[in-house]
Amino acid sequence: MTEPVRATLAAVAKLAGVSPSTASLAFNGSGPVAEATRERVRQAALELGYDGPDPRARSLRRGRSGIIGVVLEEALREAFRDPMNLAMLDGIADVTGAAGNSLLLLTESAGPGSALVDAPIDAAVLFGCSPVVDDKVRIVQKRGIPVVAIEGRPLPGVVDVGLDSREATRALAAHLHDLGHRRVALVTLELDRDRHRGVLNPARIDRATSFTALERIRGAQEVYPSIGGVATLGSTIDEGRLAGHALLDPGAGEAAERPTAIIAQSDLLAAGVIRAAHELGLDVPGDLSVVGFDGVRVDDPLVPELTTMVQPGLEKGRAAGRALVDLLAGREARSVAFTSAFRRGATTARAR
Amino acid sequence: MTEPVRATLAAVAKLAGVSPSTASLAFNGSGPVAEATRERVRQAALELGYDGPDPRARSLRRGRSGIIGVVLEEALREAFRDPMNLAMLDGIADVTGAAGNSLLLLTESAGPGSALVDAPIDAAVLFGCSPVVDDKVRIVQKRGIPVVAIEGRPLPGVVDVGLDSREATRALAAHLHDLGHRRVALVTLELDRDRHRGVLNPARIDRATSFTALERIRGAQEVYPSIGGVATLGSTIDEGRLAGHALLDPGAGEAAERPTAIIAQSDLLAAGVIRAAHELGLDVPGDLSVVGFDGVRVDDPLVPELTTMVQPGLEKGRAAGRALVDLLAGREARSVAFTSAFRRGATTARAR
DNA sequence: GTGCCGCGTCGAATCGATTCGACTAAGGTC
DNA sequence: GACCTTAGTCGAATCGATTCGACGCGGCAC
Repeated sequence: MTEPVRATLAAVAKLAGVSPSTASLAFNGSGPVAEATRERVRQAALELGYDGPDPRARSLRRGRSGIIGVVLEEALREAFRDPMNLAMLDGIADVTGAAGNSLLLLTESAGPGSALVDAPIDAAVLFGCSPVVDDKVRIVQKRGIPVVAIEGRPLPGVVDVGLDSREATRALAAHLHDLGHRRVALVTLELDRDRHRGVLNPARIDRATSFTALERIRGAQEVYPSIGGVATLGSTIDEGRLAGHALLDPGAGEAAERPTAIIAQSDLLAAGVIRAAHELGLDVPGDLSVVGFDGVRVDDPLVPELTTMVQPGLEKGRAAGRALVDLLAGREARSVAFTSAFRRGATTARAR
Repeated sequence: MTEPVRATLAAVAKLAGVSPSTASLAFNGSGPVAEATRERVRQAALELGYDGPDPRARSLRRGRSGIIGVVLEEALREAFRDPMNLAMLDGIADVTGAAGNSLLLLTESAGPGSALVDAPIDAAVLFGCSPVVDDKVRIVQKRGIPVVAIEGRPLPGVVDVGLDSREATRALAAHLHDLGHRRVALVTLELDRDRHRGVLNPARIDRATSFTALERIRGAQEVYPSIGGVATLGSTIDEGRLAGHALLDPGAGEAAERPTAIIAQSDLLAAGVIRAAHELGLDVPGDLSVVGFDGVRVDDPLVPELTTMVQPGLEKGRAAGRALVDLLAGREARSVAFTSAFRRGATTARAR
């Protein structure tokens, strides 16, 4: 198993009797090369088993690696359990893949070491990142690497692909208010990286770092200024179910205290809440109205079509991808904001 | 916005009044450097806004990029919809991430162009890849890049992380046979990249390229040599549902023709089949027994606990990760085969 | 016949760091 | 005091390709 010394372009050139420069031209066809020469180089390459330039060397010289970093804050399993994230990732892959780029998965934590700062990436896209990665982002930017954020806190020099989270949540809250609901509770996405569930209170909200969760809280507060609720660890049906139980089954609580409507910050959470309601013998929307967010298909026959805000996940991803491609090509890219569409499902009804 | 020429190590060295070599040593601490010198270099770096070596140059020199390619054949959205794939990916990320590697997503199609052959990867892991990528894998291997396959067809020089798909399916089939089932049908994973659903027949099976699907078919054939069924487009509940309808509701078919048991090649498919059965008014397991494969939690209250073979997805991923890390360190790595465990759920019963 | 043009090829610089061997000076040993 | 070691630093080669400017040569125009 002795490695027979991997062939280099120089070796091919020598065998073909041309200079390395010519061989290079012959290979990537970017210059005027006589057909005979090209053929000779091809032959030599074949003979030496050379199939294409070393990507490392090429990327040093060209200053491009063809790789875009996808920066996530969670473990992959969590980030990709949410179909909305998958849709966005897919949108990004669509556009950037067509432009010849691949995606590098980077899960950033706090702390000093970091794959982000010394990964050979040409650009980066942040997936709902909180401030813990800000300094690393700054380092990356200083390298001249364009950065696009999806629903990030506005950051200087970062192109943002946004969503009307706040206004959309306000609309949902207004819908509930119109239906006569006055005791309404929130079930939020994770607020920060503490990984703590818990009751929502002003102090907790102050410490929150997740931009999207905060925006959606604020939207709800515009209609219900003193709204409370619980924070979850992320967008899953299970978390929603736990939250649902926490809100609907408060031990010896009187029924009069129970919320008549719940604003869940994602459809998966909403589905979990509805399941919890079922388990407690509550009818949705008879006893409890529930709204979600996202507009993903929840694969659960017990969950009727949700009243929710439908957001264009794939399109958001594509927009991020376009921004990345534009920036890489030296073109301008502007932040864009997508809007979600209200969809009235079968999970909200007039308050009793 | 004029780029002030990104700082290089050489510039830092000059400012600090040392040679580039010393500066390099001072940075990655791999040689004897006087504390004073180190500090001077640090200061200079700070002054110039230099934060770490260019990953491209470093990777050329070192011959390592710290990147492992994850080769998938499907669009991301499809590959990651299956929780089993996510679990494996997570296992890989666990182990390789701890060793300082990141994962590059590569979706390979047939055809000449390919991100795989000129991505700066140190190693690659194949996710259930069919022969269409074989030639590209060979090119990559020739570069001296180690390759690990998860449930791949045995390929020379490729370390395999396998599963007892065939034997496990045989066990499931035997279980059904023991229960007295004689009319049994298969619902398979996708057989190849044709993207065609369809009735399973010998010709179709002959053309199939998906190793795992084939193995599981063969396992079933050991008990039911002439078993038929339908092929799906992949492991989703929806595909299972379609397949279920195709098998259980064959137009004006007599009930006597209907299978009394179905072997689904994944739990998601099984869940879909069960849902189809419900829709047709069939009781599971009363009228129909269904077995799955994988042992993932299906989040559907209508689907009881499945009779299935539980396979260790996360562990398989970790094993693949370990193999990659070992190979990168120049150590040996041997193929491993995992076994799945029979779990009797509530979806199989004695044939009427 | 001279001059100009352009195709095809080549040399050499460059991308930015790492690393090995060599060299210097200081400290320690007998 | 001669000799040896070792810490600290430096020069130069190297990784493998890309690219720019130059150059030779043949053809064409005048």
